[in-house]
Amino acid sequence: MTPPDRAEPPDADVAVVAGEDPPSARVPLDRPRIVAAASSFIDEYGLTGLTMRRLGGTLGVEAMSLYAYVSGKEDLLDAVVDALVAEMRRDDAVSLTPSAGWQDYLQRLAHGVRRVALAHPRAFPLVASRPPEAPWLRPPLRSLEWVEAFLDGLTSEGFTDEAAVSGYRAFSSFLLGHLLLEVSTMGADLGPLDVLDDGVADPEGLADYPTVQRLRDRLAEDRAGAEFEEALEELLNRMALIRAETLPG
Amino acid sequence: MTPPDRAEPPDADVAVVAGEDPPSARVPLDRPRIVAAASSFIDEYGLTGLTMRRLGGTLGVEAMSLYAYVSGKEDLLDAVVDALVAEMRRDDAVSLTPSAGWQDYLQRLAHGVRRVALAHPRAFPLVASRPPEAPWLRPPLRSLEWVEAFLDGLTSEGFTDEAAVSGYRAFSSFLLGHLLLEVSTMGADLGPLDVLDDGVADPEGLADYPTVQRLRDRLAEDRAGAEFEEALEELLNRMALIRAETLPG
DNA sequence: ACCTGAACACCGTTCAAGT
DNA sequence: ACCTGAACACCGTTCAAGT
Repeated sequence: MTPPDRAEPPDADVAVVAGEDPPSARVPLDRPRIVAAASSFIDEYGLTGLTMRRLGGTLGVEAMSLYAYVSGKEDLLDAVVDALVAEMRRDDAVSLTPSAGWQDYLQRLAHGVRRVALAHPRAFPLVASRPPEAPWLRPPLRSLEWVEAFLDGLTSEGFTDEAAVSGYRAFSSFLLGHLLLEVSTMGADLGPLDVLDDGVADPEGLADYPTVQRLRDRLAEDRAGAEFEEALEELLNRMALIRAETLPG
Repeated sequence: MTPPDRAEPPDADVAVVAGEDPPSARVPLDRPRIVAAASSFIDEYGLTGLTMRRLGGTLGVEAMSLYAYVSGKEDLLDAVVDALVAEMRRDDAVSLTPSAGWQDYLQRLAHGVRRVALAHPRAFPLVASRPPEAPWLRPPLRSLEWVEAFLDGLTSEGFTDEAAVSGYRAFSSFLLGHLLLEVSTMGADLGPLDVLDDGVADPEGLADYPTVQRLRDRLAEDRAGAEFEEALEELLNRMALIRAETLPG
């Protein structure tokens, strides 16, 4: 009774051969390769399936070998998060500094984060849930690079310090709320175990909930893209107001 | 080198005696008691510490006994989430139906959810991360009761079906974003393991990030309450506009 | 009727030993 | 220099057996 649309993680001792490796040359492990493998593993089988032993198998190596490059599973997951956050820097549409005004800057940034989230729906919750290293690093833009870029970008565009900081907070919770919800509707899991009766089934249980029943179809509609757009627009408008009200000197 | 402010979970075989139980009368287990124990366990030691064996210990019972009342750890965690969601119904300030207008209704509801989140910072992420049972059940108001109440409440207050549904979505992502962020700054963990160097330390690493350094104090300020209030106000204003624009009849 | 012992197939992690 | 075998202390879960 395996859920039909849910791939099973490979056994630990079966090396999942990456398309291009020369069968004899034994490339030594390194940290980036391990982190990348972990990331793909999560994308494919979910966080719950990730095991040091299985990850080793994926790389043609015993689990114990990983500990030479990663201090533990903790460290590995943190590295996966960092890799996700860094992935946005390789997005051509996203830049560290505003080039066509702050609204354009935040638009691109928001969409960049959304693209990463949608590309890794099963890993994205990690970005949200791992405790941040400092109180000024809020998910999902939880790297010093991004916070610096964000604050510097906004202040250089006429925001007061205070407005920039409150903008960072509002932007963070906007992204977190929308993307976590979107990704969780995609069936992402973060829970310790992994169960999902994909049947959407309408088990007559709705009889007691007439309004839900009546609005069922509307509720099930996928409006994620449009909602994201609208809420982002809203947020930018609000920030524009604050900026105008507090324009320095 | 145990983190100083982090209590260690009790050993599995040590019964943590609840203050009031008669030492001889052996009360039989039941599901609600197990769920409540799991909930307190998470509050006290974090999700990571929760183990069937340790939870058994907490109840003076072997782990295996739990399986008579709970089909597995999955089921147990789902029950904990349901209990959290249900906890709001016992909040006197929160009601299922609007009694003083929809704005008052949503204000009370929002603050009720926030109170639950702040009362259980280490459990709240569970509410966000467990896959919802149906696409129309979005965290954190992920019960049929609440969705029905919400939609019914709004439509009875002059919202069109469409406006009520989009209100439900906006309200959900507002709550999720704000509360998850607030709770995660409190040091909640959801990750598979539990590490937190509580030292906020400023390891000179900030040298490369002058703006972050300059705004450090401002960034570290706790503005969660005020931000929540402001963003909620904003959301209600937006909803009021939509409602006015689409007033039926 | 309710709980447990013993067992199974897993975990993460350490460390001395192999090549 | 890089990887592994064997081991340790844990997991979740099953089921026949105890009281």
